[in-house]
Order: sequence, then C-alpha cells, then structure tokens
Amino acid sequence: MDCVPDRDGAMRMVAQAYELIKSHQPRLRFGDEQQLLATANLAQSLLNEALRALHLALSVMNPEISAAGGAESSSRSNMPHLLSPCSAEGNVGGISSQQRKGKKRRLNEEISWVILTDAPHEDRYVWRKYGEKKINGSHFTRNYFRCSYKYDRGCQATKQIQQQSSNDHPMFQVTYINEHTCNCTTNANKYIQNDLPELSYCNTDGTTSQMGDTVIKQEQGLLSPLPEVSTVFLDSMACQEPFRLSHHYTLCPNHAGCHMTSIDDGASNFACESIDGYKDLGQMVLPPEPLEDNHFNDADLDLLYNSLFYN
DNA sequence: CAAATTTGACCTAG
DNA sequence: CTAGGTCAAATTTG
Repeated sequence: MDCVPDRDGAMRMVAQAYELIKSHQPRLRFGDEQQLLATANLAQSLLNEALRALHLALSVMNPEISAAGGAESSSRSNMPHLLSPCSAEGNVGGISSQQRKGKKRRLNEEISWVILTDAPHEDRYVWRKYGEKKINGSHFTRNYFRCSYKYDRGCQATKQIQQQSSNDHPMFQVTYINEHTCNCTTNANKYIQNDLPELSYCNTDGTTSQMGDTVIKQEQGLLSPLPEVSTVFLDSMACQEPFRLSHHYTLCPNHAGCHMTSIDDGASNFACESIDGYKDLGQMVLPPEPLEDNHFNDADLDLLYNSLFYN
C-alpha cells in the first residue's frame, strides 16, 4: 500500500522542518565532548527532518518518486512523517472496559509508535512495570509499562520494551501506546545540550536522579522520542493526516535514515537498515524552546519554502 | 512500611 | 485454541 503524500501535507512538513532547523540551528555548537555528542545528535535529527520533508515535497512535485518507491527508498514505505505533539485524543476506547482484568490488546486505532533504541529507559516519563511476557518467535521477553500516574491522573500511556538482539550493543524495540495526559514530564523536555550536566530524572517522590545511574529501577528518563524532532517513519497504512498521530508509526531516533521493514509486529520481524552510514549516536536531543536569533544562511531553504507555499 | 517489581491467572481478538 | 495484554496477589526493595 503506497503512501502518496498530498500537497498540503508536504507543504506543512517542509514548513515545519524549515522552522525546526531554523530555530534549532543556533544550538549546534561544538564545545566540550558532551556538547559535541549532543550537537551531533541534534544535527542528525534536524537533518533527518529536512531530508524527509524534502523527500515528501519532491514526491508531491514529482509523483513518480513516490509511486516508484525507487531503489533508494526500498520496497517498503519509508515515507517519513512527523509525529504531532498535539494529538490529544490519545485515549481511544473507554476506561470502563479497561478496568476489567486481562483486557484485550489494544485496538488498531489506538495511538502508538515504535522506536528502536539502545536506551529503552530513556524518555521523559515515569513508568511502572506491570507485566512481562514471553513472546512467540522472540528470545526475549516483552516488558509492559504503564505511566506511573495512571491512577493519580488517569494517564493511559503505556509502553512495551522488547529486546531485539543480545550482542554487545543490544537494541530494544520500544512501543509507545497512547499519549501522556498526566503532564508529568520532567525538566528533561526543556533540556538543551548546554544543560547536559544538569540532566536528571524526576522520580515519583519528587526527587531526582542523575543521568549516570546505571540501574534504572523505574522507567525514568530524559530523552523522549519527541514528536517535533523525532525521526519518524510512517507505516505504509497510516498516511492520512500528515501531522496527526493516529496509527502506527515507526520512530527510529538512533538510526538516521533507516528503513523499517515491519511495524509493530511483535518484534519478530522488526528490522532497521541504515542507509546513511550513521552509527547509533545514543539518544536524541530534545530541542528547547525556539531561540530568537537565527544564524542560518537559509536562502535555499527560503526559496524552497516560498516556492511551496506561495506558488 | 510504602512503593515497586514479579509472576501466574485472567481475559479476549483473531 | 492461541497469543498477547492486563490484573492483582505475593514478593522484593529502599
């Protein structure tokens, strides 16, 4: 099933990538080692956004690019997509039925997205483990987490972590289901690379833990697959509303430009092939609020932007 | 002792 | 019937 982008969607995507890069470019600084890593991550994220936006724009301008799929885009739909931070209707399905014990697995319509990461515990929310399951076809168990504020604040966000490999650098598939409605994010989402030393987790008791903690008792973290800058690859069946998260997406922050060959399939068929030579750079860097100044020499981007919007 | 985790049972879509 | 998502009692941890 091909995902043919519409013009409005492409325009908005380009605009969003444009604004994103424009606003965060000043943060691309190369100071100490920590700053360098953070900057590399941010740069990678921004580059991904730009590439995806441009690809989409090109697809609209020349539908053959999209239709053919092309060698470089593989046989699968790797049409990129932005996750929206504003899909508030995360709670699909009533809570009443969910109160029942052993509620059946989520519905297809539920909001979910998947990331492949080597740091599955690192996002900006506080999680409580509620289950573990041996999954058919996988050597590893799947762990189930819910938001720690599920009962306090009725937050329906959950996530599943499944290890994908057992080598020296194990990767984990993390599936996020439903968006947080608890407003329980830590300071981390305000984090910029300059603040690295101050990164901390926000524990349930209000205390904080430094980033260096090796043993993570809870699923606490600082770096999220933030929709605004995440490397998100759209599932081929989910191309409807460009800036809306309403189906299964694939988010792959640690593999710039990788192709997902399967989505949310219970991990057994999940694959990610890097096409750009990037190695895992660890976690993504969340951009803070936009800065006012802009150091971009962005004539080319302006040109593209204007041509898309004002022609 | 409260909070978090573990784990077997329960539930239900396919 | 099976697989997988969730519950909740038991256990562990801090």
